[in-house]
Amino acid sequence: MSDPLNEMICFDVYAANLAVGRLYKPLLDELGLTYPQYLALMILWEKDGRAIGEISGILGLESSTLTPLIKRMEATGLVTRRRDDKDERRVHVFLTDAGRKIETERLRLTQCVADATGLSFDEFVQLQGLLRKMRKAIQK
Amino acid sequence: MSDPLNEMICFDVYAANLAVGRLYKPLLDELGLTYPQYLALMILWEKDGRAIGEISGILGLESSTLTPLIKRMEATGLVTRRRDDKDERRVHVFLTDAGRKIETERLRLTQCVADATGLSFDEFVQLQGLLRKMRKAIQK
DNA sequence: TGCGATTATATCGCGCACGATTTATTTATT
DNA sequence: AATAAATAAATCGTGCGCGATATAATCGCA
Repeated sequence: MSDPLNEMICFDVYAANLAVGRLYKPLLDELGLTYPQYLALMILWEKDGRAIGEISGILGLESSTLTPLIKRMEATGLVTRRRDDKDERRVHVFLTDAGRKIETERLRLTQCVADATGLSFDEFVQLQGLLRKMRKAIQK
Repeated sequence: MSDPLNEMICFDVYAANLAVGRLYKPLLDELGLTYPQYLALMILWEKDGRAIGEISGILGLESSTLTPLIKRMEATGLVTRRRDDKDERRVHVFLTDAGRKIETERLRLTQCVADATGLSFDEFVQLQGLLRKMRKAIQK
């Protein structure tokens, strides 16, 4: 592989992530959410009542990151936490009505972001494919 | 654009960035560097003595992020800071011998990362192109 | 049954990353 | 020349993200 190009993939991914984060920020501010909190909510919309460990596995975050994040969302009234009856080591996270309600904003956000990326549908799919392939390879 | 696919570009970029960061971490730990510090060093290897504002523009970070980062690198002896003689609002950052020396590890890191991504050269270039296009569009 | 190993979550300290604000300096206007 | 506006860094408070560590519950196996 050519050297200078190669060198910079770290920067491209890094900068792209910051850019996407900045794109979401003003939209999420209105909802009182942060970017990782929004990701966690998406996971819960798909399937409510997941344990911390499940969310951790999907987002690829440690419990040391997720526990405080979920507690902040509990403090703002979006979710509740409850110990598993069978295995009390586990903590399940449940959406409140307020947490479920935010899903109605989802399409609007999606639309804003899709527009701002400036990518065609094909490019979009291609980018996702490459990112996923790379991520899988790294997690070897 | 299709909805569920669309929705998740934020997550793909986010997760890919975390994955790349984790990939670099053990390599950078040996050098006593963090990931953003390494990016800042790369900028300085290319051209030494840049002002905070220049680095800020290239990496897309605020002075509130860069000032402490550079100060930590000064504390570990990799760079020095000096006010501009002509315009004393500016602060220039200069590599020390120790900071320059680390560049000798660059190829090794590059090689490790390139291998771990599991992408062909063509895919690599394609991914960079898409990420850059997206970033430019977002920064509209 | 007992007890060491494993598992799930939580806690702590550090380093980003940001917006809002502050300070110091330079430039523009009158 | 006086002062207003703009600019460059720095400071402050909040929320990730991590490794190391702690705590508690469960499991495995003799």
